Amino acid sequence: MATFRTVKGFRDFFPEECALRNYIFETWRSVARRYGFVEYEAPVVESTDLYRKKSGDEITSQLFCFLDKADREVSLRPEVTPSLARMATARQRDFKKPMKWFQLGSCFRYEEPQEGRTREFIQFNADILGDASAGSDAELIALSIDVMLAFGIKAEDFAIRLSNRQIWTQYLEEKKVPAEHSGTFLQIVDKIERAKPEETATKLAAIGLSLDDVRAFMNAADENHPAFAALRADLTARGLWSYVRIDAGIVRGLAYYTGTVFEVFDLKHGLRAVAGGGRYDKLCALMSDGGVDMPAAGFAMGDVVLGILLSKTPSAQFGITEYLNSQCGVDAYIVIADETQRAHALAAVQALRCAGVRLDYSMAAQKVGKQFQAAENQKARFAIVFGAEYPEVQIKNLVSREQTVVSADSLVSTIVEASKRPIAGPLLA
RNA sequence: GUGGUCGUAGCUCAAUGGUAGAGCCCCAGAUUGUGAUUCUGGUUGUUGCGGGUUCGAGCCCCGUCGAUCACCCCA
Repeated sequence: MATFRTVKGFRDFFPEECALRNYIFETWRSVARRYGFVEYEAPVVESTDLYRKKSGDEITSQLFCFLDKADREVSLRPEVTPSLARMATARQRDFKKPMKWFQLGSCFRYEEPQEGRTREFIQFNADILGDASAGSDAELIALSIDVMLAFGIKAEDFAIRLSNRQIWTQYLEEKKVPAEHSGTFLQIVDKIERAKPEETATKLAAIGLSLDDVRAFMNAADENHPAFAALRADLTARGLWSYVRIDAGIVRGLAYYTGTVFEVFDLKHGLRAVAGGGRYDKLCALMSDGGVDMPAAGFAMGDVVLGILLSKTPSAQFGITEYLNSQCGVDAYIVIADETQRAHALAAVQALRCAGVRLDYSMAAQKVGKQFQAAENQKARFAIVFGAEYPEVQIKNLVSREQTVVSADSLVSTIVEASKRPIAGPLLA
């Protein structure tokens, strides 16, 4: 029994899990770059005040916060958007607009772990700063859809839930509800499907609203609502509007978003949202004390729920398998059949690796059978046998089982050439 | 932070309050220059941890840690 375990809510990444993580990273990166986003990174530790400023004091209960050795209040980042706002406002003049930035890295929240929720998770963030148009909202939603498709998750497996905070802002204005109640109201709307109707009605009555009226308004907000017109036209032109479902109940957390809000969610397993985001036009001004008033929108996708969805989605397996196969194993394995030839074999190991061949060998003396088994285990395409016949060496194609003899001098060129040829044997059906 | 369920070998799981087991995995040999199969042998453990009840606890009780589910929250 191991003396030490991972800290609650944290994960080990054993090789197979690490490969899956890297597959997710590479997919996120490649799609973001396809969309013209550039990668940035922010510190994992920030001043606790950075998060208080954005979300208020009660948030510290969900924060991995501590005092450093100089008694500064610092926190592991629970999200990256405040850091992005800090960075972007500090040097926004250095960048042409719109800024299309993405980032991926760990975030930390001190919560009770359960399915789809750990204390450390990895997020992919994509944000567009300096563009207030619906076109950038559409660009972000399109990116989130294409990320899902790139993972092999298909139209029948996921959808975009879309809403717009301004719908509710207008509603509250019409109903003459004071602005200070908007946060409370949005939290009620967020829970309207889960909470007991009587309790919801009581809470709404406290700010002068009725449940029936709110419900009726919610149901009336469909894709023809003017708040979605420009976004709808854009995504329709891309052929992506069919992924979108209007849901006025999507409000996304606190008083952070100002316009479009959306979530990516799965259709078959009832998981937590895979991704979420929206427009937050006032955040940069808030974070810079009014110094930089820059419109912005973005979304974040976590690796945990995504990983669960990938494992439950058959069509996503092909990409994972293909990536894993391309990453693990070696091209060739050197078998040292005669230990007196080890020095010559090591020279060849070095030469082949320098030539770009992925290659392994047994570092300790082993029986030939074991070495061939190791070659097989590492998915090597060729075994190269160094034995008594040196300076001749045998090359065995482990797929076709053909065996040829070459001189040690021509070994590197032979292997490099042979590696370029398609793999013999049965093709995939 | 609150509550339910659960913690036995690296993994999947057995064992009436009475000597801790099986399969898989891993390692070695059969096989001294060729991948499979098979066979043989081997390590598997302070039964999560700490107390308590009992002649005796993997089993019962309390605490604690962890996992999981629900709540809270989900920026």
